[in-house]
Amino acid sequence: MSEEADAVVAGEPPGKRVRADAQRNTDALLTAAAEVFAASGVDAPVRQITAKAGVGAGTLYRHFPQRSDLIAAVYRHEVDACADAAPALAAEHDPLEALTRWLWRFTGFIGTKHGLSTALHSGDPAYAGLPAYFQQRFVPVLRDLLDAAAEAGEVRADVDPYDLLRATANLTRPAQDDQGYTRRMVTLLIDGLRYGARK
Amino acid sequence: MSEEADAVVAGEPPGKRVRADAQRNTDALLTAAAEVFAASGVDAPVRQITAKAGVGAGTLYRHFPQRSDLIAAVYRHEVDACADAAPALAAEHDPLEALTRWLWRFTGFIGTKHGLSTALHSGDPAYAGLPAYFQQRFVPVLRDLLDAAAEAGEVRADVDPYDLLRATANLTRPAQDDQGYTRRMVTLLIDGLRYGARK
DNA sequence: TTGCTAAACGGAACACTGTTCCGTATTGTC
DNA sequence: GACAATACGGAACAGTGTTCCGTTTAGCAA
Repeated sequence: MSEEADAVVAGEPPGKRVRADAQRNTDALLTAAAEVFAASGVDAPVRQITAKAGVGAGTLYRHFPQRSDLIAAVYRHEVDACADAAPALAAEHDPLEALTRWLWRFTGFIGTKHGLSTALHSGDPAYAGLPAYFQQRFVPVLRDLLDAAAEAGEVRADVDPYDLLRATANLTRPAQDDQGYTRRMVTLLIDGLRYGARK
Repeated sequence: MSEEADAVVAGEPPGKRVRADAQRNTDALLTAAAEVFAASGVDAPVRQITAKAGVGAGTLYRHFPQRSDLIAAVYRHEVDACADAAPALAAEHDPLEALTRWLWRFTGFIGTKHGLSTALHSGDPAYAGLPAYFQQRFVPVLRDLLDAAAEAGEVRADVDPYDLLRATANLTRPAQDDQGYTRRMVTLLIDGLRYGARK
């Protein structure tokens, strides 16, 4: 799900192959937009994005007719990247460490979302499915991490993944520019989880 | 406090009299901006405001060098208007009715604040004093209304005005375009206040 | 390999912003 | 009524988002 290019409308059954240059440019735009959004927020000038992607304005508008399409695509892309990081962490570290590291990773994701929450509430239909997507991708991932840690006796077993997700996101918002603070708070949260574990 | 024009920086002890035309234009701009902001949000085009005020762009920028100055001035103006409405209501109606009507009036104030809350969190120093001003003007007003209603035995006496203010504002936000909903909810809130009153 | 066509490209051009500047008009005073 | 000082308005500038179309390229077939 996280692989393959995000097509404009994300679904064209007729086997029309996507041209290689089109694919390349879509990717370049997504990457460039992600960087620019992180640095300057989602209201950053379009030309800044096209310049960084080495692409003309026309190209951007062909792939993403509305600005909101680009934003939504970038968001999906980053949700995927963050969610997909979990299995690797779970394989490399013991359950508690994997959980901790993934939550840190998640705070990084949230921290780059300047102005996105505002855009999300703008009523633009392009964003309609985004919160659901967010939940749909992250909740199972976090549930797995939590279950593994609980099974290892590292944390309590009665924590709802969605609650923890929201709590972490809220913890991060006021201090998106202070890594240290966020880490301390997330660590505290995890210490809270450990309280009452059987180990 | 609600009278007299909001000077640019709101305080020039040296008795430099303000020219009558300047005063007139400042007022016209404030009125026009309030209408435009209510209709199109605080990001509405400047020319729309100057046109409605029958004024040139230069005039706007002389009185309000930063856009945020205009927004802040409009906001103060409306806070004043809303707060000043209370004494009249208290004189015309019995305490409970006055309280109810003023809260409705207050929801009207909140409902027109499209995008203002976003602007407020932008970190612009021009907005720094606004939340405090909000509280400073509204809390005493609401406290008086509550006290009067409590003294008449219409509502409980243990409600914090600031809490009620926040609750009402939060109640209103999700349905700024549905008068009916907001009124029902505010009425419910007031019924809650009445519960346990001595009458 | 070469030729051909549909697809995609890029950037100039357009429309619409916020903001500045300055010649002109108005106000208040002597 | 004359004259500074002040304020006015709108043209001009700079920086956006978006469209358009002549040019280039990828992919395919001979």
